[in-house]
Amino acid sequence: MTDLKKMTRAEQKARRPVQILDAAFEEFVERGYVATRVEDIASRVGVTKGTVYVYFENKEQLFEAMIRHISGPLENLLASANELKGTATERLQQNIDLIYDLIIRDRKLRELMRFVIAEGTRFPQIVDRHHDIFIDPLERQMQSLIDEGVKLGEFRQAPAAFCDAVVAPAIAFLFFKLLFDERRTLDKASYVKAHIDLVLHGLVERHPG
Amino acid sequence: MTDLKKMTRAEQKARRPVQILDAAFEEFVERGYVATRVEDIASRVGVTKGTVYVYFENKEQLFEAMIRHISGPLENLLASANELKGTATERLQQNIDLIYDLIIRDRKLRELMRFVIAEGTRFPQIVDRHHDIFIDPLERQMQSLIDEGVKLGEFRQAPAAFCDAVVAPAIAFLFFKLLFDERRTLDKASYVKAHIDLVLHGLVERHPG
Amino acid sequence: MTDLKKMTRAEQKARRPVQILDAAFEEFVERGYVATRVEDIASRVGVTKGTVYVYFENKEQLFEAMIRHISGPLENLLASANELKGTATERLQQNIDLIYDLIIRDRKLRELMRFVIAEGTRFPQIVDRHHDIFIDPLERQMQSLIDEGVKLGEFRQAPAAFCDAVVAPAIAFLFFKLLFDERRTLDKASYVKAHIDLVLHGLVERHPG
Amino acid sequence: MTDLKKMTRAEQKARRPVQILDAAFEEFVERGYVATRVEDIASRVGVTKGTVYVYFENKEQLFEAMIRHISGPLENLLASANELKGTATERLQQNIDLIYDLIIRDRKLRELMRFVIAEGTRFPQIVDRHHDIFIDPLERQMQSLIDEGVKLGEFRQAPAAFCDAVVAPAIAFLFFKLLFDERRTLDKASYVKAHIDLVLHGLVERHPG
DNA sequence: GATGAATGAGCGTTCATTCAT
DNA sequence: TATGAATGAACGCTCATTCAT
Repeated sequence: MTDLKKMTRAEQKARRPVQILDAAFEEFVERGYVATRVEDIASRVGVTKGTVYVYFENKEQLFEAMIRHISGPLENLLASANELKGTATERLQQNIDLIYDLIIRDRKLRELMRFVIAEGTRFPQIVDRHHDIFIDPLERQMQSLIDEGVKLGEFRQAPAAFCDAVVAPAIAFLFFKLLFDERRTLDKASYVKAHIDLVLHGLVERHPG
Repeated sequence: MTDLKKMTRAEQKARRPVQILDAAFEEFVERGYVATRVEDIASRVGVTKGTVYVYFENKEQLFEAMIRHISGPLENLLASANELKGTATERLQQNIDLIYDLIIRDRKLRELMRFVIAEGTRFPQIVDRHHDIFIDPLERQMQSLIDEGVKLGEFRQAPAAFCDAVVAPAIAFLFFKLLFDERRTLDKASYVKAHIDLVLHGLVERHPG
Repeated sequence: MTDLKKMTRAEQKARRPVQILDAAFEEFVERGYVATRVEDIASRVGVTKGTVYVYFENKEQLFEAMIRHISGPLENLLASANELKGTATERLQQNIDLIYDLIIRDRKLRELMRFVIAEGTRFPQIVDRHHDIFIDPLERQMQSLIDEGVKLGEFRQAPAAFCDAVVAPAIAFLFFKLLFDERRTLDKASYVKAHIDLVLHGLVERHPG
Repeated sequence: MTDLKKMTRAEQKARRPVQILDAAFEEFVERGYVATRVEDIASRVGVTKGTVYVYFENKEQLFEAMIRHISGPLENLLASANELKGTATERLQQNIDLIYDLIIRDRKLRELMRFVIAEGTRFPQIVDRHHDIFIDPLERQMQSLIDEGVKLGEFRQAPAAFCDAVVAPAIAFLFFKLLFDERRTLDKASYVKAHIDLVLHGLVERHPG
């Protein structure tokens, strides 16, 4: 029992940095880098100012650590997409679905985007990082899906940058959610449906023959 | 010559507020609301701190005035699109082209988006304002273009929210430009081409007959 | 008619300094020297800041001029007391009455006292001035009245500083009025009656024989 | 010795608020509320600006706390007067003596009066507070002394508000001390003597028989 | 490790004062 | 004489950071 308690206490301590990073995330999201007070982060964890400085050099490095903390788990974000089965069309649909799920489920992913835009000037690394771990994989994956579809004869030969256009509605959706989430409701289902429908069929009437 | 000087003097005075608003725009873009110093705005204009307070109550109202200043001209942004000629397809293409031109030409439009994301919590009005003067008109216009195309038999009947998906790549483009503009190059031409191609034809191979 | 108007206009201008001094009095009373803004004084007159500086070197000298302006008329404050008729006792009573009338009627006299207390450290001259034009004459006059009464056999021989004690209730009344006027009501009639009664008879029961 | 040091350290901390309040008193007395700089209060204690804000919300609340700090001890000011012995006349004399002692000894009491006059508009509470803890008790006590004297047949039946007049010279003395203390000398002994003499005997010659 | 008192640089804001018109 | 735009010194207040405990 003593062991258990010690363990727990030790664990508690081991968790401190993570607790602080989580608290930092919430505060930085709410107020932005400059307006966030180290003290508010601390009291969210239930410790005092000084404690934050035990674990982090300063506010700047705390912010950067927080960015790494929330963006680390994103690295394998799209892993599940590799296991999709079915025709290229089916996999494309499923993949788009997965992306929306991800966007809706993962608040950290969304807020990371806010940081990129709001603090990108102050912390240029996060701009690149975000591109490398999210935007780029997203497009690569979509591109390879398209390529497969073309190879399989399901998709027509698409022009360069086509995958950008294919992915774009999801990215726009992410921004809408970021922007208007708490002020307007977004109908995910019909948005996704429209997206997939557009991607698959375009707008022009097909004239048989 | 006396006239010129008098003009210049009087004009100088009349221009002060606008000068300050322009300077404020640049500083707020660069550093965000909180980190921007009123003094820096002033010295960008070539005056001292106190002068800013001759024209604006405080930093907050200066920011809000700046938002109004840059978003006012946006109100007729999409007016030119109403004069498009040709088939629905042609007009759709031209309209998309116009949107990209706008996005590329109008830095203030782009940076407004940054403010919406970065300062939306602090200044909730700008979130709604931006939706009302940009997002909403954009979608309405696209929707009516689509409706016409459907009526003319050029476009197929599209599901609800389709216009969101049609517009989305342009919005994503805006964000990319905002995010990566100075760090990566975006190939506008091929992006637009892909966008239009997607919208018109979708991705699925058309099987004749 | 032109003359009249010109006169009037000229008079207006001649009055400017006085207008400003009157306005200054009100503002300084309301907020004290430091917290009063020159601009508020100006707008009370209906002119702008700069105009005040046409007539007065700076805020400090404006304040001093204002003090002179309101305390000048006080110099003959007690003149009327010299014309009192009747027995010493009657004149003493009348004099005390006059003092209370003065205190109640002359707001400037009262507020001058506030300046002396509130700004005496900043403007030491007004302390002396106030003593010289108000406190001192008040006591001298009372002393000479007492002396006459003694000489006439109406008053008993009083100890030194007796006149201080005789005058004191009126001075205390002034302070009460200054302090509590707008928050409590002071019953002047009974206060004066008690004052005169005290001065004439004291408190000890007189045992005949 | 370790104890001493520990004590000193801990005590130092506990004393900070009081040190600051005492320093604030001196500064506010010297310059008035508006002209006093928080930094001057701080350096009087030997700390920096920021430290003051560790203990007090802002300048306004510091001032109010200072008023409470100096006026709290005044609440039992007149307690000792309740233990006076002797005839009513003797007790009246002793009480008057006590009041002057109080006025002369207690600088804070005197300066509180200055705050009431100088800052009463800005801080209306202190006007009432001062009335409640000083003026009112003073008069009540004097009134009950007079009532006893009357009952005992030592004093004659006095008109209403008589106690005001009886107390007034002491209050006027307080103001004189406040006003002229450092510029003129007040002869307390003869002032008190005259006061008591006036109160007991009045001015009118007593005609035997 | 944790605390929180203390620091001090920094910024928003005010306002007396000046001066060109 | 009157204006009011502009100045700049000053001050209230905040907060990241330090350090003795």
